[in-house]
Amino acid sequence: LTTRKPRTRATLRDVAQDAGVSFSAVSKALRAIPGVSAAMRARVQESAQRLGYRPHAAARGMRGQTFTLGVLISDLRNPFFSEIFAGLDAALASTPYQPFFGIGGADPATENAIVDSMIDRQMDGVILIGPTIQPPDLQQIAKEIPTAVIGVHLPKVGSLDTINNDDELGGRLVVQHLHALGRQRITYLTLDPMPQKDGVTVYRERGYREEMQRLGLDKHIRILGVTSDSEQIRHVALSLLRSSRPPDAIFCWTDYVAFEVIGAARELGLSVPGDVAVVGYDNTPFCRLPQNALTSVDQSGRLLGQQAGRLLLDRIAGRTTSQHFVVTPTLVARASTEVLAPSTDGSEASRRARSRTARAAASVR
Amino acid sequence: LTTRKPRTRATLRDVAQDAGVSFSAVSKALRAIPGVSAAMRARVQESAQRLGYRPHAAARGMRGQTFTLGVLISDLRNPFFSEIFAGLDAALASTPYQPFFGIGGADPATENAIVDSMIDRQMDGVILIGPTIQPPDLQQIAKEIPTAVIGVHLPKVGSLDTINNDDELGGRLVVQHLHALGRQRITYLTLDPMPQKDGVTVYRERGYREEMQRLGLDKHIRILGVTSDSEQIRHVALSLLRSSRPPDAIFCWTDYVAFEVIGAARELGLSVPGDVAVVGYDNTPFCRLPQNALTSVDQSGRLLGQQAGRLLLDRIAGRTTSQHFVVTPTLVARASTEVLAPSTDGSEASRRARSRTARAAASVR
DNA sequence: TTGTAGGCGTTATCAT
DNA sequence: ATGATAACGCCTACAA
Repeated sequence: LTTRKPRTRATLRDVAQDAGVSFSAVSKALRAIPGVSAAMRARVQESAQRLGYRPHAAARGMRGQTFTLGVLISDLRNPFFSEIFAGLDAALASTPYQPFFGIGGADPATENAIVDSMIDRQMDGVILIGPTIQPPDLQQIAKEIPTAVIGVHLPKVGSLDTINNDDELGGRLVVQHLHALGRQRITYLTLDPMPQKDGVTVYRERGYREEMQRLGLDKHIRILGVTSDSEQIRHVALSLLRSSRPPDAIFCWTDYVAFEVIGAARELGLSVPGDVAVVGYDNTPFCRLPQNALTSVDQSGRLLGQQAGRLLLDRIAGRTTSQHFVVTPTLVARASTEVLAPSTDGSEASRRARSRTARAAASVR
Repeated sequence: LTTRKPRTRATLRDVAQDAGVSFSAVSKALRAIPGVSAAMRARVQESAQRLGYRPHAAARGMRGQTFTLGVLISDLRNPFFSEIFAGLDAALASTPYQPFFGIGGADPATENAIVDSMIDRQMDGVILIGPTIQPPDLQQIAKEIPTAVIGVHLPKVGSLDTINNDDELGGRLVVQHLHALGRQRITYLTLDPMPQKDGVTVYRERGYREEMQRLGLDKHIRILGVTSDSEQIRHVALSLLRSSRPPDAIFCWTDYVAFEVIGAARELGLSVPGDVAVVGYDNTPFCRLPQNALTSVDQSGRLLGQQAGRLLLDRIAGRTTSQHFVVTPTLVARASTEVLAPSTDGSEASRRARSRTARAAASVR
C-alpha cells in the first residue's frame, strides 16, 4: 500500500533555503549536472526529498523540455491499441518521459486540432497511431515537433519516422493460406472511406490483389468497403453472404470486422469455415475465444509500440535522419479457416501456421 | 481536406507589433475581456489570425490555468471506456478544455505516479476511471486538484465528486432476471483481488447476495474470483463448469469475463443458455454479436462520462461542495439467458427486458 | 482605452 | 564549485 505524501509544491527556492544553498545550485544538483560536489548533491537531495519537491512542468516548458509525449489514437474501437501501448510503456520505462494520449474522431480536422493542442503544450514529441491526417500535413507537423507515425507507409519521407508491419506481405499471407486450403472466391473487406492512400489497408489490399493474380485467381478478386460502424458492417456482410455467388472466404481488414462477419454468417445459419472461411488482422485477444476462433495476422503491436517509443526518443535526442521500421507479420491459423485437431494440453485449439514460422523480425530500411 | 497553416509560434509581442499596439492590449483583446475597443479587437484578431498565433500553454500554466484535464484509465482492456469517452467529449465540446489520457497498470503505485505527473503538469482537474488508488489517497489527490471519480462509491466523501451507476441494483436486476427464467444455482464471478472495498464489483456482489437471499436462494450463493488475465478466467470458468454440481447461470462482473465463460462452455460442448445462462455487465458492443448474444447490464457509460466532465468543470469553476451522481442501470436481455423469438425486422435478436424499462434516469444524492 | 511593471519557476550563462 | 542574473511568454495589477 502506497501512501501519498502531502505535497507542498515546494520550489527550487524552498529547497535551496532548506538546504542553505543557492537555488541555482539546487537546480544543478537535482539534475545531476557536472559542476556540483557530491556533498552538496547529497544535502540537496535530502532536502528535496523531505520537502516533497517536484519540478514545475510549466516552468520547465518555458525554458526547455516538458518530458511529455503526446500519443494520438484515432480509432478507439480497435483493441489492437492496447498492445501498442504495452510496447511504448516498455520503451519509456526508466526514462523521465511521460506519455499522454489524445483521442481523435478519425477525421483529419479533429486530429489536427489535437496535435495542435499537443504542440501548444510544448510536448517534446508525438506518436501518431493510424492517423487520418494526410501526408502533407504530417510533414508539416514533423517540422514543428519530433514525430513518429504508426500505420502509414511513407518510406520516402525524410522528416519523420514511420513504424509499420509489412501490410503487403500480410495480405499475401492470407491469400496463400486460404488458397492452400482450397479457397478461391476470396473477398477483401477494406476500410472505406480510406484514411489515406498510403494507409495500411491499401497495402493489405495490394498484397491481396497481387497474390490473387499470382495464383491465377484474378477473376475472383472482389473488394468491398466497410466503415467502422458495426451495423453497416453487418449489413454489408449479410448482403455479401446472401448474394447469388457468395465468396468461400472473406479477408477482413481488421479483427472486429471479422467478428461481425462471423456473426452475420451465424445469423444466416451458415457454417464457418464450412460455408465461408473468415480471416482478420491484428490478432487481438478475442480472436482466441472459441466462438470466434478467428484466423488473424499478427503484426506484433508490442514491437511496433516499443520501436515508436525508441525512435521518438532518439529523434528528440537529436537524430535528424529519418528511419522507417518494418515488422514482418505472421499468420495465426485458427478454426475460422480450417478445422484443427484439438491440442493435447487442452489449451487453445490453434497454433502458429507451421509453414510461416518467421518470427516477427525487424528490418530498418 | 484541411490544410495546416505553417505556424510560426508567434508570441503576444509579435502580434502586438504587427497590429501596432501594446502586447497587453492583445492579451485582453484575444480573451475578449472588457476594457478594449471593438476596433482594436478586430485589428488584433486579424493580426493574430494571420500570424497563426496560439497561446503558449506553459506560460499560461505559470500564471493560471492550462485548460488541460487529465483522465486516468486503469483498465485498458475494458472497451466500456470508449463510451465514457464519448460522453466526456460531448461535455467538453465548446469549452477550451482539452482532455489527455494517462493509462495506468491497474496498480495503485503506477496510478499514483500518473496522477502526480498530471499535477506536476498543472492540469486543471482530473477524472479517475475505476482507479485502484485507495480512498485515503483519493482524498489526498482531491486536496491538490479538482477530482472526479468514476466507478468508486464514496457517497460520504466531501472533497471530490463521484459518478456511478447503481451497482447494487445492477446485481439485483441480474438475479431477478435469471430467477424469473427459472435459474437457481447462480454463481457470481467477481474481480479478485478487488481494487477497493468501495469499488463497483463489491456493490454488484452485494446486490447479488441480497437478492439471492430475498428469493430464498441463500444456499446457492457462490462467489468466485477472476483476475483480468484471460487464461486465468478461462481456467476458472472451465473448472466451474466441470465441477460436480455446476451452476445453471453465471453472472460476470464485466462483459469480457462473460465472453470467456461462453468460450469455455463452448469448449466443453455445453449449450448457452441450455446448460448454463451467462450474464455480463456494461453492455459493450460485442454483446450484440450472435456468437455472444450476451445479456448484459447497461450502465450508460456515455452519461457517466458526460456527467464526470460536467461535474469537473463545475468544480474547477469554483464549486466546493461535493456531488455524487448515480445512474440507474438497465438489463438488456439477449439469447445467452433466454431463447428469444427472432425479431421481425431482421435486426438484432434481442430487446430491452419489458418488465424493467426504467430508462437510464439520474438522481443526485 | 491603452501602456508599463512585476512575477510565476525553471534553465542557462556568466561571474566569482 | 558555487552563486547571481537574465531570459522564457503570459497574466494581473496599476499607472497613464
